[in-house]
Amino acid sequence: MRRMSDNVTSINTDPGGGKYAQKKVVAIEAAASVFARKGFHGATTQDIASEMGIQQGSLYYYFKSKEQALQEVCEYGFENYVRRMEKICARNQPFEAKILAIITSHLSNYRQKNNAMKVHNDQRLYLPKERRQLLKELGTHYRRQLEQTLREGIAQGAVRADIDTHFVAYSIIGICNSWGAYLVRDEELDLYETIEQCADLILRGTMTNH
Amino acid sequence: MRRMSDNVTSINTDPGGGKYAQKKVVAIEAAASVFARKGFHGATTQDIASEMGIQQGSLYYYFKSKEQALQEVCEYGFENYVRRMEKICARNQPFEAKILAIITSHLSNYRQKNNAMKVHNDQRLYLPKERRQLLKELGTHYRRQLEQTLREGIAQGAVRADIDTHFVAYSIIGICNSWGAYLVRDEELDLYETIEQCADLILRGTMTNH
DNA sequence: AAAAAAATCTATAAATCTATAGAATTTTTT
DNA sequence: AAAAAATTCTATAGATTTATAGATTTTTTT
Repeated sequence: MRRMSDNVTSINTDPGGGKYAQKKVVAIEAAASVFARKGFHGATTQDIASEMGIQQGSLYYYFKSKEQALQEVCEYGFENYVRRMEKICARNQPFEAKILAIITSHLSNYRQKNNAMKVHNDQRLYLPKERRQLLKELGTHYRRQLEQTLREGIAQGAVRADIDTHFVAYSIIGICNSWGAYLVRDEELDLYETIEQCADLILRGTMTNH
Repeated sequence: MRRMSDNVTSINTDPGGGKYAQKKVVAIEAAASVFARKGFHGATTQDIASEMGIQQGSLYYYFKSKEQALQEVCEYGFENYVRRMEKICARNQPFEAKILAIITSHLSNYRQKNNAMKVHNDQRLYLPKERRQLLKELGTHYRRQLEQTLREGIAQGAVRADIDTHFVAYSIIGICNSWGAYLVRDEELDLYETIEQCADLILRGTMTNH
C-alpha cells in the first residue's frame, strides 16, 4: 500500500541498485520516449504506461503526477550533461581541445540519452517555475563554465579578444542543441562528423583568412 | 449559415481586403499567441477564442479544426520569411552582405511575427505529414538557397572552399532559430546587436587568425 | 510457511475538451 | 425597409484524460 516513492520517512531509501530504483529509471525513460515523440501535453499517462507494459493506473506508483514525470525526465536528461561539463572544464588543456570536448560531450549525450535531453530542451518551459528551479541553476552553471572557458581562451591568445563571451556561449549552446535535435531525429547522421563540423564552424567560421 | 471559410465554391473569394480575411488574420494571430505560449496540445480552443474576445464555438467559423489552425499559423509564420529570402538571394551582392541580409531577415522576422515563427519552429511536427507538405517544401527551398549562397561565396573566394555547404546551411539556420527564440522570449534583447554577433560568429568564428 | 511489504490491477469519479447544430444577432444587398 | 448573407452565440453530445481508492497478485522477510 505504501509506495517506495513516498520515501520521505522510509528507511529503505533504495539507492541506485534496488529494484524500485531500477524500474523507476525504466519509467523515466518510457516517459522520456513518449514526451519526446508527442510532447508533454500531447502525451497521455496511458501512452507512458503502455510503453512500460503496465496499466495506466499503475504508473502513479512511480510518479505522483504527469507533471512530476516531466520534471524528473528533464532533470535526468540534464544532470549527466552538466556533470560532464564540470570534468572537462577542470582539465588543464588548450582552448581548442576543450571546445572539442565540450561539443563532443554535448552531442554524444544526445545520442545516449537522446529522448530525455530532447524533452529537456523542448518541453521544460511547460513546467511551472517552482519545478524548474534546479534545471535553471544547472543551465546557468553550464553556461558560466562555457564563458569561463572562452575567457581562458582569450587569455591564452587562442581566442579573439573582441568576442562577446556571453553571446558566443549562448550561440555554441544553440548550435549544439539544433544539431542535437537532428541527431535524435535522424539515426543515420554520423555523430563524429557532426562534431567536427560544429567545432570547425565555431572555431574558424566560414570566411577565408587574409 | 454558410461560412466564408467554405470558400471552395464561393464567388466572393474575399482576398486580403475583405472583412472576413481581416478577422481571419486576427484569428491566426490569436492562435499563434496561444500556441506559442502553451504549445499546440496545451492550448485549448477556448484559450484562442478568449484571446479574440469571442465564444469558443464561434472559433469554428474561422478554422475547421484546431489542427487546421496550427497549420495556418505555421504557414503564416513561414511564408513571409521564405519570400524575403528569395529577394535577398536574387540580388547581386558580395557574400558577406548577403549573409548579413539573410541573418537580418531571419531575426527581424522573429521580432515582427514572433509568435507564428516560434510556433512553426516548435510545434509544426505535431501536424500530420499531409499537413506539413507545403511547410516542408518551403523549408527545403530556403535551405537550398542558403547553400547556393555559400557556393557562390566559395566561387568568389570569400568562403573557405573546404566547408560542407549543406552542414553550414543547417548550422546557420540553427543559430538563427536559437537566437530567434531568445528574441521572442526577451523583449529587451537588442535586435541589431544580436544580428551583428551572429554574423560575426558565422563569418569569422572564435579563433584568432594566424 | 506465514506474515509483511511491494508492485500491479481494476474500476471509476470528476474534470476537461473538441466539434456540431441550430438559434439569434448584426451587416450587407436589393 | 425587406430579404439575404455573414457573423456570433448558446447548448450540448461524445470522447478523453488525470488521478484516486481499494482489491489482488507477487516478492521479500521473518
